[in-house]
Amino acid sequence: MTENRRPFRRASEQERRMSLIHATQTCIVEGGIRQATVRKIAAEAGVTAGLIRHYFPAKDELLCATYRYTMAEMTRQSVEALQGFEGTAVQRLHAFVRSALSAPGTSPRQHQLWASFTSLIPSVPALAEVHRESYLEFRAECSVLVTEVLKEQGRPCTAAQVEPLAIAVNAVLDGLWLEGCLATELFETGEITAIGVRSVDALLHPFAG
Amino acid sequence: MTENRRPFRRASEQERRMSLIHATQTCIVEGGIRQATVRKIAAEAGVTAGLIRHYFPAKDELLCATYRYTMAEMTRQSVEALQGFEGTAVQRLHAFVRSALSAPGTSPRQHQLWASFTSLIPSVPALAEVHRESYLEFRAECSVLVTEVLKEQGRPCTAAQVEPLAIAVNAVLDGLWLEGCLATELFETGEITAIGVRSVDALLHPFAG
DNA sequence: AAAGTTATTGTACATGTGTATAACAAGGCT
DNA sequence: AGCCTTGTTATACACATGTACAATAACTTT
Repeated sequence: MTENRRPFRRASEQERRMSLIHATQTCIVEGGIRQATVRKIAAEAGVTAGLIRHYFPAKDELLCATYRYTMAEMTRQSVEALQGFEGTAVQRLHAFVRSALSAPGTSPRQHQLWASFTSLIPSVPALAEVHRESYLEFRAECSVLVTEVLKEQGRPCTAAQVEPLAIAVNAVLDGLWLEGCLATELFETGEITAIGVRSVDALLHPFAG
Repeated sequence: MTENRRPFRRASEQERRMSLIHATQTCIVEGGIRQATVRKIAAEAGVTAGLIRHYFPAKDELLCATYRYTMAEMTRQSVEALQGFEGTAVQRLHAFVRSALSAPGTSPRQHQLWASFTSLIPSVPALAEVHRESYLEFRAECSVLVTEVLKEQGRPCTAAQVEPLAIAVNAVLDGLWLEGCLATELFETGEITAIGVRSVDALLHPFAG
């Protein structure tokens, strides 16, 4: 009886880990967290299930790594829009808002990933820390931009002034992000970003202080 | 060998179904969707696993019923605050905002339930319909309140005027709800609701039209 | 080219899960 | 009091899942 083993290619650690992370994302998006089993993830990545344990001591660590990667990608998208962007503080804020509310960060796919990881937090404590880091990182970015705008308007920039506004801006973006993800078909192209820009303008209008 | 069967009480259908729904909520909140197994749900409800199938043909139908119940409770909380509330349109909107952003609707518990069900949508299509109904119901309520405010301000109330504002109001509430749920410890009591009230005021200020 | 390293496969195992079903008893009916 | 209905228990089953590990082959080193 001839052994008929499946041929394979030895890949670098980074390449394999990224491949498994992407496969995990795909499985979660396509079938929900329920269908994201080690076997399906491995199949999606084009390897066998046993290999996962070679790179991740347990499945939960793969999930954690995928969560971290997913969040990092989202914040990166928003922040990158500011790199090398010249203009007034308000213009920079607008660019940030548009980027945060544009595809691919705002999509059913992204929301499915986000909700799935959130639903695991109670049973995988390590995910809670990843969440907290990501959240604070994004809000800090909002604070910076709000501060710039207040300065430009000649208004005081104490923490007491900035933080509530940063929280509100963050909230508008979270909420519009949510709506954009969940009800893509309900909005015309650009409608969400337009509402976002107008909303943060309203929130930061001197009247609203 | 003596049979030693556990004693039990025959309950009404409604009582049992509600008991199972509440048990499902508890299991999801305490252990995440992963731990919400038929056996743990049954134990939480004080019955044996087999009974679930007597009331729900399959586990997914119990999950669906629990999702519907959870969403209905949340919108009910916000709408009830308006029942018998007399005042200006702006005051009514404020009451709505405060209610929507107050406990128990805004809590880690509620968010955990919400995220968990969302994460199941790709593998349980029936949940998608429940989601859509709940979302549109809440946004319709926002539209009504926004229309009242615009009327009070003597502004036009066409759908083109109302809907973007309703979407934005909804978004602010969603976002603040999210933040309130996720980062309860970061905010002092009433801070979220205060930001919510100020934000919708800013959104509906004549300037923002 | 031969040897060594280890990434990868394939299989096995213990456990958990949803589901099915027969036996039983609690409460209602006559 | 005795019978009937059916809500409830208890057990079994087929299957999926995460994990463990020995065998193997792809690539590196010498």
